[in-house]
Amino acid sequence: MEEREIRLQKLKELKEKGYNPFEYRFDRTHTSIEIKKSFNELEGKEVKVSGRVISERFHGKASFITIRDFTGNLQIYLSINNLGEENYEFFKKFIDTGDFVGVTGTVFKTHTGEITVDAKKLSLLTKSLSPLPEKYHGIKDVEVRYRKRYLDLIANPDVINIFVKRSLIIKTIRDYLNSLGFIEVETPMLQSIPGGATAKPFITFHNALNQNLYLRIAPELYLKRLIVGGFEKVYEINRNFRNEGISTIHNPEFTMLELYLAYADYKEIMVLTENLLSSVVFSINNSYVIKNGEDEINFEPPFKRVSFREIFEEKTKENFDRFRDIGFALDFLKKENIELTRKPTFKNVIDEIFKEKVEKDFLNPTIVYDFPIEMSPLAKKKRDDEKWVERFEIFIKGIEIANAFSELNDPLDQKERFLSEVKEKEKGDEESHYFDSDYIEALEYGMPPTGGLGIGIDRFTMILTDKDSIREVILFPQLRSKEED
RNA sequence: GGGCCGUUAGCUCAGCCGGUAGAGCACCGGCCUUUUAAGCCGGGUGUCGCAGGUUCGAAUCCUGCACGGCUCACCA
Repeated sequence: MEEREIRLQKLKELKEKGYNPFEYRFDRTHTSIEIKKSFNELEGKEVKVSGRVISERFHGKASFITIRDFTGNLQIYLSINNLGEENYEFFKKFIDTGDFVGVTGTVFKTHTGEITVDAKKLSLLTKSLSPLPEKYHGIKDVEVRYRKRYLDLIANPDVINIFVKRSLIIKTIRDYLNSLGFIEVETPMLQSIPGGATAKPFITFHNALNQNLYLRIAPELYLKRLIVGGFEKVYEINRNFRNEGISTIHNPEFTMLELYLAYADYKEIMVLTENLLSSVVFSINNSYVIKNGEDEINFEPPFKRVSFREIFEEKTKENFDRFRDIGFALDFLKKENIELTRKPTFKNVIDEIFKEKVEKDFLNPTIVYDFPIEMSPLAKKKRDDEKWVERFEIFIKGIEIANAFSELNDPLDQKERFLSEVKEKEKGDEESHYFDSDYIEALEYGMPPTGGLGIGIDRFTMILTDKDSIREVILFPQLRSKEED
């Protein structure tokens, strides 16, 4: 007989005997960790604890079981003397690993020194019908781990810590920004024009409105509308959706922090960003230096700063302006064995070379500032050079973590940039920015000078939890659906 | 989308120069009142990812497909 059927049989018998295998509540007095931390005060006292039975060790007329609650494991001692014959037989007959139980008993320490609850009463709170994964090796099959994250969490307790840490990271960011007077807002996920980034959107349809809507690729244009409306410090931490490839650093839905600060330029945002990142790291990690694989990453501010042009020329050993000659640029690609699958435009070539020759080398947080205007349709031109914009990105361990700029607030300039993006789109560049006339209109009412910032929360969490795949820091990462039988 | 690798019991895995499936844990039965990957005795519970092909015979060889991982491409 299959294990599940055996348990179904027990379930039936329990019901016949008048027990409820799916109880309504249990009033526990302590969690596992509280029992252990307060052992000195609790020794000999009666407590009520509850949790999932994760292992059982039978010794005839006495047994040990280990239960687990969210705070950790706790050993329970069950002896026929203290539990009574009836309750002990009930335990032996009906309690399986995986079940949730409530225990009343006194706290003591075993011969081997383990803090344990000596049970006077044990009751079943929830019957588990499916057997637990193996207790020693856990679940290693990553497909099962992601599809059935609940099993991963049960079998691999360390996984809980990743997500507790993720929660703490986000909380710390919120606390930091709130303390500076930032207001958290929520802007539309469903947008009629997907803007604020260059990416392919998901398209959906609203029946009542009888129109297409797009899942947002960024909240940027809405947050800047709020700056027009009078907000001076706003942020949003929420999901973006991009209909693009999946990889160890890309999930179709991912979490982004975007913030906007009125009257600031990108230099001020630079300082804000390095203070934010480094103080989050310090408060989570108790040190600016974190271990990451074989490497150590040092978040102590100030971060290294290097201009796009400077690092580009250093790595390519060529004058940047020569790449404006597309012939030269393509020769360079050929010489360096870099494949370009996109259209051979200045923007794409530069982007490709940056990715191949520059980006991958950064380990410690590095600020790359002043980008070519062609790559940045929403950023303000440099005050002394129209070919460049006031924008910076922060790279950590070869991964882009942050992107920021002095926000373009000249509606006429913004209109021109949109128009040139539209031209690219008409030429077949699917990732070009959409034209958003309502946003232009908003800018025409006047947006004060503003600095903006985006931080990829998942990627930042990867760095802080020492994980190489974004799927390890997203509870339910996107996988292809499996045909159900 | 390309390349490489993987998919066998509930879990972790072995078996793969073709001969009809195995271990540990889990589970079931028995013994055991301080164990903790408890122990001792007994028990194998399976659509070998799916579909074809080759063969007397396929978990094993071949082809296709599905799902996953890594990687390249794409892309914040």
